Amino acid sequence: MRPERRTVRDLRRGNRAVLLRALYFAGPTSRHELTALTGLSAATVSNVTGDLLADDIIVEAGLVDSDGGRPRVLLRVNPTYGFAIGVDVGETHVRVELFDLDMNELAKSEFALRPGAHEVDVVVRHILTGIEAVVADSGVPPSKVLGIGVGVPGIVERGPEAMIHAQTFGWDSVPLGTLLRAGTPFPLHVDNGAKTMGQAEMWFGAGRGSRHAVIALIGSGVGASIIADGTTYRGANSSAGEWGHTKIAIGGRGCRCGGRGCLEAYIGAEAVLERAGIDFNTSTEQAAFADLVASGSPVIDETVEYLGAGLANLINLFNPERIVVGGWAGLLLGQHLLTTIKQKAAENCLTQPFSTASIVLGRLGPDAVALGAATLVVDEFLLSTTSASVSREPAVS
Amino acid sequence: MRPERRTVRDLRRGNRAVLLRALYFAGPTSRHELTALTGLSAATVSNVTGDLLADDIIVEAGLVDSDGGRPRVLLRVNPTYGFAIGVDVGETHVRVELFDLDMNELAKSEFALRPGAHEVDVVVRHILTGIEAVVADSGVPPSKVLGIGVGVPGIVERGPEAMIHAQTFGWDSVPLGTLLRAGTPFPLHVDNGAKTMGQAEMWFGAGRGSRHAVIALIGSGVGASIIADGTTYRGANSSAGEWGHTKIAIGGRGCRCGGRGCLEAYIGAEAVLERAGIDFNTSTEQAAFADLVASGSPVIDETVEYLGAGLANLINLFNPERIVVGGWAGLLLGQHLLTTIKQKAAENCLTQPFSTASIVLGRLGPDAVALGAATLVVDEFLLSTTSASVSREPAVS
DNA sequence: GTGACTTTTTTCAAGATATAGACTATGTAT
DNA sequence: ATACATAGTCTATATCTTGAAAAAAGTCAC
Repeated sequence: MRPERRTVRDLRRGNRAVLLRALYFAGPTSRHELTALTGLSAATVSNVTGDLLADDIIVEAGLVDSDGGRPRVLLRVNPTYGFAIGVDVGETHVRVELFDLDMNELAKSEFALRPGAHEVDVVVRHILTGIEAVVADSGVPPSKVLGIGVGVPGIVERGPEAMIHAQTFGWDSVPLGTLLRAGTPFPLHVDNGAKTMGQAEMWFGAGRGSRHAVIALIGSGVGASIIADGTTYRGANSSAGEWGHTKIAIGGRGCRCGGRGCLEAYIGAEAVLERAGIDFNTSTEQAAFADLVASGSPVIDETVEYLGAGLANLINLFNPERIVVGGWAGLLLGQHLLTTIKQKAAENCLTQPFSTASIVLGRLGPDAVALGAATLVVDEFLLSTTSASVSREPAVS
Repeated sequence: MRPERRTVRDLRRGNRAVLLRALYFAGPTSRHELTALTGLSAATVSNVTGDLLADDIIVEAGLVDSDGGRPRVLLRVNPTYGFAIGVDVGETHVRVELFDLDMNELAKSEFALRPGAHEVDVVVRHILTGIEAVVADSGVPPSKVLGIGVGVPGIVERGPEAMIHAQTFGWDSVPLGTLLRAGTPFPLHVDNGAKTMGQAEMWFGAGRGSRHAVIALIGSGVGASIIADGTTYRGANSSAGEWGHTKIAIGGRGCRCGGRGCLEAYIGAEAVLERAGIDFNTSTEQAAFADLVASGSPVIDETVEYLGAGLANLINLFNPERIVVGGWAGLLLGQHLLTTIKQKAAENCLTQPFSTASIVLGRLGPDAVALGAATLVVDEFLLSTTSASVSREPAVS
């Protein structure tokens, strides 16, 4: 069925990946501790770390004094072994950022988009220009760029084409992968923005330490990223997690997707503002929503009711240990009303799964899409580093 | 992080499992074909099959003539190497069945439960009596019983206690694993009945061949089994897939779980009959429901509307390649109204994920819970057969 | 029948791996 | 200085998978 490990050489590759990943997430660690973290024997840890040191993928990071014994040598991933570029394609902007492996931002390039106008060629040009700009600005040699991660709205098909379907964004079957690959030599990973943001929260934010989680993202629209057993769940065609258009009311309010009764039509910021009868445009949306939340309007009460039910549905279906509420609107709601949200979720959820799930706010703010996109590159790096050159095989989406 | 493979010996164990699983699901297969199916080299296939033959886990199954060449020897899993017992704990009965590895039913034992009365000690006694009965009836030596799988209503916590929480069944925190282990020496696996039935449909029914699927079960109550990448998704505490109590209408109809607006309150057979104002008791429920479906009542139209929306929510969230509609009420609805159900699902679903999901009816009928429970045992068997004795390590739930 | 040919399966030597346990390195304590 | 403690490395060993060669078990033409 699934290939898994076969030869004795895959064994090494796997153990190398396990060790590198442990080192990446645990930070500076001695060889001795690594035996416990990885389950490998001391001899193997010594061997594998030897390889990784020779490849300059990890470096020594000082000593730890001991009370009577040889001091431990700390090891860590070499933050400048390679660099990852993250791209955030949003409603109002294209943002390109370059990070080292510690996820320090070394350069940034941003382009505004006219609201409602996301011509494909314009976005592609911005992305490519941005990539060149951040590489130039940071002074990172192109050979050390491990790859590019791109977070976009809508559904992203897996595969080298990275076909994108985004109704509300006005993109229908756009082969973004093909378009970008024509303009840049770097390995490319394209994914839905909610999923990249979810991975950012899992790695560096409120999701840390959990293996089963859902990151709920509430902005103008509504999405979710589902983490099953530590990895982003994608389903058969990578569209899993389309929470915003699940039905919460049969024949209910109309949604911008064309359907009726979608959750997004009740808790998406755009829909909430419309329901409250507030005029706004894209540039004033966040401020208007913030005012509305602070005002204690009954529309917000209703929004919280629906949000609680929507979260309860996620808990019933996915049984996560943690729900992270993020997105700019989600953070605004949560900062004021988290207790009420939890209460409404409890009322609409089975007691057993609710009792084992904690609901928390996102920690990374609403702009972590690019960071998350860059983690796609790092994830691939941690999974398969051969000792050969940096960019060895053409990455696929 | 996760342990995975380590030593060179685990490699063999893994390849052995891969090969055995391929053989189990592909049926009689030659060594040559197995190289393609498993990706292993001919030499390794020869080695591993040699081991398995020596252990009597697989057997030769005839020759295939060739046109000019050595004929292929077919291999298959030895159906009488071991036997699995499946138990179905339902609303109205406890059913115990014993299967060989080909899932031929060799013996069966059934006990009626008084509707609404599921005292724990009575159920436990029935299960244990049933186990002894099927072993005796089949003449299978106890040493060849690989284990027992039990499918029960409600949420089953993982772990040796197999703690069960089933509100509608009247069981609150029942340590069924502990209770059963006190009365039987066989390795035990306890799981939710919807999940065991889902696995049965995946292995032998309408789910075959798909890796991402949802089995929707509609009977008196409503449940689902989610198959993610070929295995049952359980979430953090094994309660994932509680579809029946997701909210489809805020502040809607009351549900027997105590909540309001649950999907089950709209499409569960019990709720549908109540809504139609039909009197029934447990023994007449299925007939009454069948009559109602055939009558073309507007209540059924409404039920189909909600069912379509519920399925659409599953497709949006999980992006399966296949949805299997099962359970006795689901099968009745589907036989008459599958086209309408699909149409309602399409109306309530994003087009992209809907277009890649097929909605089909279950093939195993409503009584496959015990079969599915027995597959839990076989699954474990395929995963880890040491060459030692049959029951080597205490299984855990 | 027999030799040539074909296809499947097994055998064998080679290369690679993880591990246990012996051993070395590098400290502190007295 | 010496004893002790802890971290890390080295060595011998038992496995493993694999490619290539060899063997096995047929068919086919004559």
